[in-house]
Amino acid sequence: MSNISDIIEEFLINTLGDDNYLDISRNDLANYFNVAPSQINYVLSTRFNYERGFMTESKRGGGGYITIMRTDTKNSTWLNGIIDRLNEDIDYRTACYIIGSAVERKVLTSSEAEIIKTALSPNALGNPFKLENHLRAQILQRILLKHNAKTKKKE
Amino acid sequence: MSNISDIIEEFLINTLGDDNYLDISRNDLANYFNVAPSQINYVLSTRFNYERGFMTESKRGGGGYITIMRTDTKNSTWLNGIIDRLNEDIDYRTACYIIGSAVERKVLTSSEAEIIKTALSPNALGNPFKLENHLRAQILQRILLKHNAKTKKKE
DNA sequence: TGCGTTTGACTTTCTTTGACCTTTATATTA
DNA sequence: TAATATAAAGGTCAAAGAAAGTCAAACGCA
Repeated sequence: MSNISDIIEEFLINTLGDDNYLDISRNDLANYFNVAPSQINYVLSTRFNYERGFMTESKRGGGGYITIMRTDTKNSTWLNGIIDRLNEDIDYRTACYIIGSAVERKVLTSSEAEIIKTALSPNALGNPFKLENHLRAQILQRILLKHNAKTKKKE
Repeated sequence: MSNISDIIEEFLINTLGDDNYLDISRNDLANYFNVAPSQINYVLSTRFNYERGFMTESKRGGGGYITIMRTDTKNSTWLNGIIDRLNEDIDYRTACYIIGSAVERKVLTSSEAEIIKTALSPNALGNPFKLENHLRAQILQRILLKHNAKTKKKE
């Protein structure tokens, strides 16, 4: 558990707080967490990307910096962007990021999000060359199982 | 008596205690019991499957883990029956019928049901011979589109 | 001998690191 | 002062590392 990327992500989210943007120094941050500077870029591109509702800008050279910004906070705009983006394929991790952001934006409830993540999980989709009916059964089975597990957890 | 799989099962059950889920590291566990890592998968698939009231999830890569969850469908004969039935393929109409019953029985809210129906619709699943990522994108796009349409109507 | 168990080789996914590149600011020099 | 060099950022990309997954062969006991 606890890979450093998740920790850095959490740190940045906390530092952001309710603000809409944040300036950081890549080197300082890398130094603070004792990682390669390019690890910061990894965190930014996987966690602070468009799908998750962020954008970044930067400047090189002396006194350089990176700015992390929340994108256009209007939900409908964001959603439309995401929907467009989905004309291309998407992996599970990114899908989860999108769904997570949708919950933060209150576009989805967390129980709806759980259902969707389940529907999209590698476990549910499995072998991509199965027939439609089979695939559907697999998905529904997975969803029902997980939903049950979830309600049990809440009790 | 006392093959290593049974011992690992017992260990996990004990560690679980009264909790409904448990995170473990496959490698650590395999190491602790001096077995091949894949033995853990064997234990999970034979002992912590849905017939026994469990399901699992996992993440690979640095900081990866396996989550074992209780599903405990035992107290719902109805749900259990459905889940068993889903070992066979199922067409869209039947799926909708099942989901409808689940709503009646208050296993699902109607908004959850809508999402699931969307995920399972012929439109979302489409051509069954596409690659997993493509299929997933299709499903999520459909879900988001529909969710969007619904909220728009409500506003 | 057959079925459940155990092992290991190979695969996939996600993270971390490092070597090399580009841009910008500042200091130096003709 | 204009041109040039140097240092100080940040960017990119591919390889290595760190998990977990799959599958089939070998094993072993009732």
